Amino acid sequence: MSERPYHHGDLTQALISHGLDAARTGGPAAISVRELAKAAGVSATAPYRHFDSLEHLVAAVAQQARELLATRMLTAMDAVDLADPRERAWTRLSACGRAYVEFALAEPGWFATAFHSCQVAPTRPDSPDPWTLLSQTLDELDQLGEVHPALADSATTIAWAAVHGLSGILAGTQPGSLEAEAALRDVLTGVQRALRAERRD
Amino acid sequence: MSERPYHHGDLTQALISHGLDAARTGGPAAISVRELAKAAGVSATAPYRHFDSLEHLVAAVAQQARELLATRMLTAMDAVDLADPRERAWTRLSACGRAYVEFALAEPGWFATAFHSCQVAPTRPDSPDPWTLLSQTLDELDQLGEVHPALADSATTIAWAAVHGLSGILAGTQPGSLEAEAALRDVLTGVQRALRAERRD
DNA sequence: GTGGTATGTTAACACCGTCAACACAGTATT
DNA sequence: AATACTGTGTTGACGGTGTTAACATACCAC
Repeated sequence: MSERPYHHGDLTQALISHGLDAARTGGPAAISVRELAKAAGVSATAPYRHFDSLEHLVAAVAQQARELLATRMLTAMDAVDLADPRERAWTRLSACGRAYVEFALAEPGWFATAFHSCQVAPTRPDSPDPWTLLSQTLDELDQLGEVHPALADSATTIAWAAVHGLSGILAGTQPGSLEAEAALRDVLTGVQRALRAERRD
Repeated sequence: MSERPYHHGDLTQALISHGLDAARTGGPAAISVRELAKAAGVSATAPYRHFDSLEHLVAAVAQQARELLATRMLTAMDAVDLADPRERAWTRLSACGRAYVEFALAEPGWFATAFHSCQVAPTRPDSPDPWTLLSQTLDELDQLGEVHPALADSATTIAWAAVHGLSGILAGTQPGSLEAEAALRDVLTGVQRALRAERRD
């Protein structure tokens, strides 16, 4: 029965994981240096060997929360299986936005943490990131000529703002809510109407 | 030289005002019961005669922050002076959204406080409120037949989500930033494209 | 082996939210 | 007018927090 060794092994990740646990129910404000240290079975000030301050710690938790969100967006997009490339691209965009909002509804604590100090620019450019994911999806549409030419550069901003804003508004509502689902559909069609090239078919 | 009387007079509003001062620079996290009490020249626990908890106190500050925002939106909308009713209504909508985003840029602390625990529903239905303001503006457009019929009920949600989301994304950026201005114009035109009835003129 | 470095520990400080008990002032009741 | 009551402010205390400084332990390189 090995006694716990003096050195933890991977305290950094352990603190972040327990931080995700705490933030899941209580949001970023529930992240506490001392509590995370206790959860990791370590003294109250040990985290300061891995993070400069509480703020840096929650920033690391926020980073991983964003990665969680990006993963869900990615799997939702990959589940789209349609033959027509145009239809497929639009559906992938909707799946992207839908996963975003549903994440905010199902995990409001994580969502609030992810964009707590809202510096959208990812600190780790190699890790999956919601913004670049959305941007890539819109590039697919743009290359198919589906995006209105005047909005090509701003499409990501428009779509992101709509989806992010709806998430913030609905955050805390129960996921099964009918009005939430209706609002989601409204915003998704609104984004489509805003972005699509005006072709008469 | 009258000594400070035993009773403050209007501690409730004094605490909220100092709370607005604190939140302006530090956001909702900067609001502290003890600090506000000290700022009001009163003992540390006196605020508890007026607010049940810190959370109730920041909720009151958030309420007034929302009223500040609503006031700016209102003055921006009232500054629109155009003859053509359709043009006027659309411009009022843009002014509404522009004031919203510019408030978030100019006063990120207040903005973060205003939507801290994002229950959009105003506790005081008689006070000016950003949501109803936007809703009324869209009603003007709808009565002119400018809003696409299929989106009449969801127009407020779409516009609100776009503007609110952009504000959250840009919050913290310096107000004069060119990219912020560009993003704002993009989103405003995107909202207009999403909402307007498709008439060919 | 020895020194250096990374990591973990203890003790302490200042601050915070909150409660209980008490003190003062104005207001209503008799 | 005297009294009781209610609203408001005060003091003191408790447990919790972030953070620093000084010290201890384990690993790693030479």
